[in-house]
Amino acid sequence: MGISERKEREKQDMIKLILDEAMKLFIEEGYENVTMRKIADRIEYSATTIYLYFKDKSEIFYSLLKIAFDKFYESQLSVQNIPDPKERLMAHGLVYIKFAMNNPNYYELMFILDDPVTKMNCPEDWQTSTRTYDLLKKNIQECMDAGCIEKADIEVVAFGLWSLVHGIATLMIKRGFMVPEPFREYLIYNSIQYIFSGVIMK
Amino acid sequence: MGISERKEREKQDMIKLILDEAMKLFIEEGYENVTMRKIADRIEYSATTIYLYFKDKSEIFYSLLKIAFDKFYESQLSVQNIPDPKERLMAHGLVYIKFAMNNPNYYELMFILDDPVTKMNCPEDWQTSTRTYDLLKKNIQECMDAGCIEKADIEVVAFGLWSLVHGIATLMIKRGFMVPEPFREYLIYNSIQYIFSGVIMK
Amino acid sequence: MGISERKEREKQDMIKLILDEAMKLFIEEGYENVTMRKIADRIEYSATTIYLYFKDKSEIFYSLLKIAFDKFYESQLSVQNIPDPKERLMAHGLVYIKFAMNNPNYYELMFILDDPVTKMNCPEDWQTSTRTYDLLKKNIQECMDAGCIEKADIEVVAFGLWSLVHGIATLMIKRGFMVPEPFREYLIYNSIQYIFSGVIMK
Amino acid sequence: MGISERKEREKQDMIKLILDEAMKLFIEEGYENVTMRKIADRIEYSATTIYLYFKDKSEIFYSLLKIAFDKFYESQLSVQNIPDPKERLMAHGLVYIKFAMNNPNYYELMFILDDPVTKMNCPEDWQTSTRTYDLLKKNIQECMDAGCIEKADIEVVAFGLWSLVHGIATLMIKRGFMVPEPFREYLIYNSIQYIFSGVIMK
DNA sequence: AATGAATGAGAGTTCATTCAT
DNA sequence: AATGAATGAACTCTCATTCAT
Repeated sequence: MGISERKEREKQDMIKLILDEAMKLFIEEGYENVTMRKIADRIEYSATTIYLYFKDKSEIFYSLLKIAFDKFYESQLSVQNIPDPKERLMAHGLVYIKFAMNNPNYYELMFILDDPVTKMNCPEDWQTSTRTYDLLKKNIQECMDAGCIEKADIEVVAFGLWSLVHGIATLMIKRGFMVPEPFREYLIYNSIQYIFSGVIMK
Repeated sequence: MGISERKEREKQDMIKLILDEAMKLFIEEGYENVTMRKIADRIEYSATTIYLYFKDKSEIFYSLLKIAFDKFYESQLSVQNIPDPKERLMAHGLVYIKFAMNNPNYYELMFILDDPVTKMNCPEDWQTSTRTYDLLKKNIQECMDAGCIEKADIEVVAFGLWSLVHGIATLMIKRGFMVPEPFREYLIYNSIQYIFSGVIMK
Repeated sequence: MGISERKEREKQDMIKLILDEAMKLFIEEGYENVTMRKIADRIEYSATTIYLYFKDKSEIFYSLLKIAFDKFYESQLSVQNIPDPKERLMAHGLVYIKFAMNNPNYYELMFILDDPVTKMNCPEDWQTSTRTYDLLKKNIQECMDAGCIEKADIEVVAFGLWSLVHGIATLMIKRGFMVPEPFREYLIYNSIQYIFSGVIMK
Repeated sequence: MGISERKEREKQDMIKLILDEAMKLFIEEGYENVTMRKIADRIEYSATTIYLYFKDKSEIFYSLLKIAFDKFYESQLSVQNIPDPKERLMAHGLVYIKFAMNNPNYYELMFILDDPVTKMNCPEDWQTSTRTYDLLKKNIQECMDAGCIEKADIEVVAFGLWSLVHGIATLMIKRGFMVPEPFREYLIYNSIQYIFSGVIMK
């Protein structure tokens, strides 16, 4: 009993090791510039070994993507129980950015790199990436119903708010080095606050 | 006097020819898919010839980047003569997005890909990329002074507004395929309108 | 007494299992396309296990070759009891071709590919491949003695007749696709008949 | 004028060099076992260089095949002007074998190796390989018309005679080492003579 | 006896780049 | 000024084989 379990654990460790290093590389160099050999060098195994755990390069990529979307969705779920819709909407935005800042690699994989979704052929993976957006739209609808925000086309508002937080996230991830560390959180929190407080009716 | 000038002129023509075709290729096929041979085919010279005018492939790349920033700055300048500061601020945002949508590959080069700016070692190039941001901040200051928008830390507001348009731009460029073509402009214009109208005080 | 014998028997079973499946693969997919993993999959053991019974891939190959020559010899023996020498000679040819057509991959192994025989270093294997030729020559001699065919150098006649059937066999194996299936047997039987009937004196 | 001609000549030399060495390798090792690097080693150029002259590996192969079939056809044409049909038929066979013995590499390429014709997708190449067979059939028809050989289905007779010479050719090429050199020509000539003289009616 | 894990060598091909002319 | 010829390094992926257990 012990042996097969240890082997399974070791196998999972190996998979995790590969995924971790591969992700770093994908982020650092972009999908096309990541080679199996580079991953192999990082994990200090031969390139061939990787093929024992993954069918090919794209399978590594999609594994990462799936993990990322799942984690992302879970983080968004965590604010769904806030009763006041406008507080919930604000929390939505903050938790979005928090996820991005805490998991910049995942975030980049999901929303910045080219290949991911574009090349995803499996439609069930699409679901994974849209269900979070549906949460946002539902929240906006409730804000409108409660008279917290001006009525308008839901798609428009959702896109606008998503753009705002996505913009903050990507600028921080990609150009954050332009902002001194202690200043970053201040910038993020206050800018989102500033704009939300305009959108939300008193 | 005539000969050396003609030679210099021919040289500049050649450089322009190479950059033009390289740019088209970037736009059509994206960074990864531009090869020296493809550029050579387009300009109808041998690949070797390109090396007479550019040290290597990345030099072409950085030249393009510089051009991109210049173009970008110019596009932003075009709205500076609008007298009303809050109208000018809105125009600022719209022209920003317009540039991004019309030059998605440039935009990607400038603000999405890692390499370019990071590797731009020449500090004068940095200026190129920050002076546009300075325009924005100046505009916001004037809005505050005119009482159009709530007073706050300029850096905060600038970052927030930049995030919004940058978010719209990148989502459209990278995930625009999720939105049907005729719907895109509607989405862009109205979402920015919706959020700005909250920010701007009546 | 029982244990070591059972072990030996099991070992022989395993060897036979491997050779059988390897042979099927050879027949189905041709020499180049047989891989150790494919054999392993077929026998439902790991690839490593094969190495417990065979030094390497080529050893499997040579074992198969030996089996092929034995089978071939046996098929030729089957016509030795025909009393009339000229009928026996004709039967010789037919059974030769029949073997080739029924075991094209064996035939290819034995007579078309370079490697096998050339690399068969064990002289006893050579015997295996020449004793069949000796049968043919003996038969021709008897035909001459009985006045069925024109007298001549035995080596010449043997070589001629072997060439004929070998030619038919290889053309059918390598270029048989040029001939529609139902037509093949007709072609084989009648062409050999036509030429033999010229050679055999009435 | 001289320069471009010299360059063209050098280019042709290079093509010939590649083809020559590639052919040897194809024969020695079989299509699958020939690698671009092996060819490169032989010609003492880098592997990349080969791609300057041939699109890919298969283009090298088909070039060789085309040359071979053309040469083969020409050799067969050379006996067409013999007036007596039965002499011509015999000459046909002899020139066939002569071609095979003088160009064993080409012969193997055309009729022994797997890949060639099978993988030829261009139908015009097929013509190249069947027109020679048509010559043979025409000759056989004339023999029958002239009463030199027994009447029968042309396809049958053609296939039989082709098999004979093909068998001789392949045995000599592939197993010729079993026969001492001075004895080979004797064997070839007399065996074909022996069998033909049976087929041809006195 | 059997195997999962691991690997070096090698396949065809493309790339940016250099060199001699 | 321009180029044809050439190349080393790199790519993904598969193979036969070995080793520790």
